[in-house]
Formats: sequence, C-alpha cells, structure tokens
Amino acid sequence: MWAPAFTAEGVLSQVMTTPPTASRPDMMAVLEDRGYRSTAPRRAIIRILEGKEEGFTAEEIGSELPGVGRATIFRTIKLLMEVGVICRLNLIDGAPKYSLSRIEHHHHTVCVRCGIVGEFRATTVERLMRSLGSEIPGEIMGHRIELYVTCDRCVEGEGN
Amino acid sequence: MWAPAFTAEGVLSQVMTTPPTASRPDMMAVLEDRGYRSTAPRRAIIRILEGKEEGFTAEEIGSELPGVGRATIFRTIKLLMEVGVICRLNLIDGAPKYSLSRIEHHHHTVCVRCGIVGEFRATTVERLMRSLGSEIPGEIMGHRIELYVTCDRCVEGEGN
DNA sequence: TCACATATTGAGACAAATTATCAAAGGACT
DNA sequence: AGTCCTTTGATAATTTGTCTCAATATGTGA
Repeated sequence: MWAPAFTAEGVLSQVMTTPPTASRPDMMAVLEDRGYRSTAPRRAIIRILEGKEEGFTAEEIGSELPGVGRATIFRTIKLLMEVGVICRLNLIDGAPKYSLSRIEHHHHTVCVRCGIVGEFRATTVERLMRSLGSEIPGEIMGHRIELYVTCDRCVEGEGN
Repeated sequence: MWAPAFTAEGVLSQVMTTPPTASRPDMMAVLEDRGYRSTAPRRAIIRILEGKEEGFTAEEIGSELPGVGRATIFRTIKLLMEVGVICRLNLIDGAPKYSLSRIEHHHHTVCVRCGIVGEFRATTVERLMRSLGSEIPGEIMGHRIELYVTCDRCVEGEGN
C-alpha cells in the first residue's frame, strides 16, 4: 500500500482506502462532547447509521424509523455533518446522499453504476494542494475531491 | 507559468488559472452549432450570464428577467450545462450555484467569503488521477475538485 | 417572402429535499 | 422533584427543479 512517492514513471501516491470494517467513532459520544443531548431519536438514528455501508438518503433513514419525525431526521443529519461524522456526497446527478466519515480527512469514490461509496486519503492529494497553493491566488481553506468510478463489482458484471 | 514538474522541493504543478478577462465562448453560437434555436429568452439569459464573475443561482437570473418564465431559466441553464459552457458548483454549504466555464476541463476555486469563482487547470491534477487510478479499486470515470479559498481581495480586507 | 414542421416558451401543477414555527415533551443538574 | 433549556413532532412553508400542454416563435425549403 505504501509506495515510494516518486518513481521514473511519475508520482505515485500513498493511497489509503478504508475497508468497510474500519472502526467508526461513537457518534453519540461525539455529540455529547459538544454539549448536545443524548435523546432517544438521536440514538435511534445513529443506530441505523452505524449499519450503513453505502451512502444513504434522509428519506431512507426516515422510513426505517416511522416513530421519528421527518424534521428530526434532517436536524440530526445536519448536526452530524456539523460535527464531522457524516458528510454530504455530490453525486453526478445531484441526488442528495450522505455517508459516514471513517477517516478524518478523506475524499470519496462513488460508483456511477451502483452508487456504492468508498473513501480514500492520499498523501499526493495533500501535496497537490500545497503545490497549488503557491500558484493560485488567495489562500486555500479547504478542498473537496470526488472520484466517479465504476466499481470492481460493476466492471465484472459488465455484460448486462 | 510553466514550471518544471519536479524539483528538489517536491511536485510543482503546471497550473493555469483563468483571468477574469479571459475570452468567453459565444454561448449562443455554441447552442446554434448544436442545432438549438436562437430565441429571445435564450439570448436574454446569455446576455445576463456574460456579465457574471461570480457564481450565480437560477433564482438570481430569473429575478433579473421578469419577462422570462422560470421553467425557461432552468431549461436554459440545463442546456448550457449539457453543452459545457457553464457548470454547477458544489459549495461547502451545498447551495446550488452555477458558473461560466472558460476553459474546457477545469476545476474551481470558490472564495468562502465573497463567493467569487475562479477556474484552474493543472497537469498535476491529471497526473494525480492517473496515479490514484492504480491504487483505487474500480475504474475512474471522472473527477471533480473544488478548492475553497479566501481570495486575495478578501485577505486584504481582513480587518473587517 | 411564405408556409410549415418543429422547437421552444410560459403558466402553473407537481415533486423532492429541506427549513421554519411553535407548543409540548424530554434531559441535565440541583 | 423542580427548573431551565434543549429537543421533538406535526405541519406549513421554502427552495430547487421538472413536467405538461396549449400557444408561439424559429429555421428552412419552396
């Protein structure tokens, strides 16, 4: 996984992808640390989220929790985004989806066929940002990268 | 503007930024070339767009053209995106905005203070994608990069 | 220049994704 | 338990588009 950063062929990145089994932060604890209360609806939403491998929609969460108000679903999603444990994806078609953040600073891969979401972090990305910083007017405050891919599973099932 | 790609310090990119004065494609001509008709509403919308330095919203365009139907605003924006002369921005807060495309394949810088939109293209970005391609499962179909910056003008007026 | 086939428009209904309001209920802390 | 402040649910309202369809405007060939 760790390759030299420079080779005759060009720049190789130190890419780290997150396996689906990677440990996740205790979302409720993160909220409590920020002074937010541990309520039944929040815990319920978080419990659902913990089982999610792929990106999810607010609608989807809502339908799994009929007892919880729609507004609360959106409020909680927003809250979790603010504290950084989930993030909004930008799908090509603009469909709003969210995904868990398992590694702090990361970027997403989204399969253009099945929609499965992956995360990666690469030292080359950060190096790129630093080098762009000197070329671009202004001060870089943040960045976002989305890779649109066809995932392995979809490549294999190509003939359909 | 063209720097060697590798130095002792690391990777320097061949960055190209688009100055605000860069020539823009004749948007109406682009549409006509694709077989779309030159209509009064389309020309009006395009005339408004031509003056835009910052990202704009559909709403904003609509309010500057009370005579043009809302559906037409959205239809024309969609059309201009399809032919590639404008593109949708992904702001940090998710607010939907659009911006003119002045160079073909490019990425955006968006000032987090004043919202002014810049474009850049960098060979390092493309090289990055190629190198990520070998590390990431699946096949990369496309990518999108957004840099959130504080622009020079806003950095200078810091004390406010 | 006229006529015609077709593309385009505007109005307004419809849809999806959020956000705002506000009274009622629920936590945290004493 | 009491109090204070947060959070919730129901629902209305907003935002951002898309769809339908009759009326109108364009481009083109005669």
